[in-house]
Amino acid sequence: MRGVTGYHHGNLRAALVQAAVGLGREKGLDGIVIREVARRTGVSHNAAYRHFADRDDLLREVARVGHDELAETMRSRVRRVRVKDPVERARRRLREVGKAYVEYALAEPGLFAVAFSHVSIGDLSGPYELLGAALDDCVAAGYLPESKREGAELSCWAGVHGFAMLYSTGPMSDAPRKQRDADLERLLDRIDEGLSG
Amino acid sequence: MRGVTGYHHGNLRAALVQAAVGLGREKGLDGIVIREVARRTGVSHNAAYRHFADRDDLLREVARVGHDELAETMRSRVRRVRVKDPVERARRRLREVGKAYVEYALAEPGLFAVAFSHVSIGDLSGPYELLGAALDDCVAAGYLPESKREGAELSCWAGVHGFAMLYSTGPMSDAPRKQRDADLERLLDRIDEGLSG
DNA sequence: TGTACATCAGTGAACGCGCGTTCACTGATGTAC
DNA sequence: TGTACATCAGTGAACGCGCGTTCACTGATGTAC
Repeated sequence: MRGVTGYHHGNLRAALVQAAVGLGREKGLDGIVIREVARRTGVSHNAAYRHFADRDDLLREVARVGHDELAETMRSRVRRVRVKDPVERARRRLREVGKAYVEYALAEPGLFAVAFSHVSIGDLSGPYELLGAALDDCVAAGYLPESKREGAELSCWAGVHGFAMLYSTGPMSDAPRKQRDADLERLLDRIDEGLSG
Repeated sequence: MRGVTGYHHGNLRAALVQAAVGLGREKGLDGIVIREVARRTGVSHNAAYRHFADRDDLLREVARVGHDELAETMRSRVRRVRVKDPVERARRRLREVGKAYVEYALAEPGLFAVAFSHVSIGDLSGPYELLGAALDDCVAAGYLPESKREGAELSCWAGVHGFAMLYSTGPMSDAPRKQRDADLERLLDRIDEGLSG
């Protein structure tokens, strides 16, 4: 990486994405506007068009950062589970995948929203596959019956996604933290019970 | 209601809300802009300020329409369930509440989004109480144990809300209808199983 | 080693758009006398 | 019954804002000779 001053920036594309991500964190999807991104990068607003076809193109890059951060939050929580019993371990790991999802959505509501706008399932391969792997482990451990494995991603995903929406920007957003945590534990209990044979 | 032509409209407030609702259905939250609402009502754009303090004020009115339609969709589906056995009836009715929620969100994604923006739990009393009543019936019928009744609204709500978001505007929005229906049935199965003793 | 030149990353000005909101105003209505 | 007047629902023009995108341009860089 070259110097950051002078006529040629040296790494403008990356710098623009970084600024856009910052705006996303602070103001969400609508807050990511090319002109402000350029302003924060200290560059004229049309310089961005050397690196991105249009605003949507930049947005896609920001979304990717969101997907990566979400996946990393999941991995980090799953990694922490160290339980001997295979059944308990599989259940706990699945639970932590769910907690990570909600944790990230609540910690980064703006980026989370970007990560889920104009995005199809294929763009979410990281997080989706982590969830799939956790479910596979539940099957391998004998907790989740094969017959319920198909489409199990979606029931789990729907639950935590809905929870995240309701409590981050939605109608439950001013519930006290304590209640929110209790509600999440209950939701994860129900999901866990719904999966068992 | 007086004539709709001439200098004095006669029922402008209602007409503006109606136009705003129409815009909401077609273009969602961001599509509801005062100037277009006025245009569609055939009135100058500042006439709206005789009836609404500002855009947010109008939006609140549109949200109310969304809540009412959602509640009515639920009531209509619940009413149709006529089963003798109290346990089966309670379970089926809860299931229909969930289906109605998803049905409405998918049929009216724009209004649904408005209904859930800048809104707190208190504004959703209609739909929320219908869900609560369905859960109460499950307890009365002996299907849902008392010990799981507390906060049960939220696990159910999270599930169907998440499903609705993923499949209406979210990353699952181009899943074929058939798969979507199957996924919804599976989700409702898991919720049902999660509630049972 | 020196230099002409191609390349392309940046700039500055401008276009066209549409919004929310406010201002001073005018037209229609109904009512007190 | 007739009319002056208060009331308030509408109008039209304007302000200020900020955006995405395009245009013709200039500055820096590296490389072929």
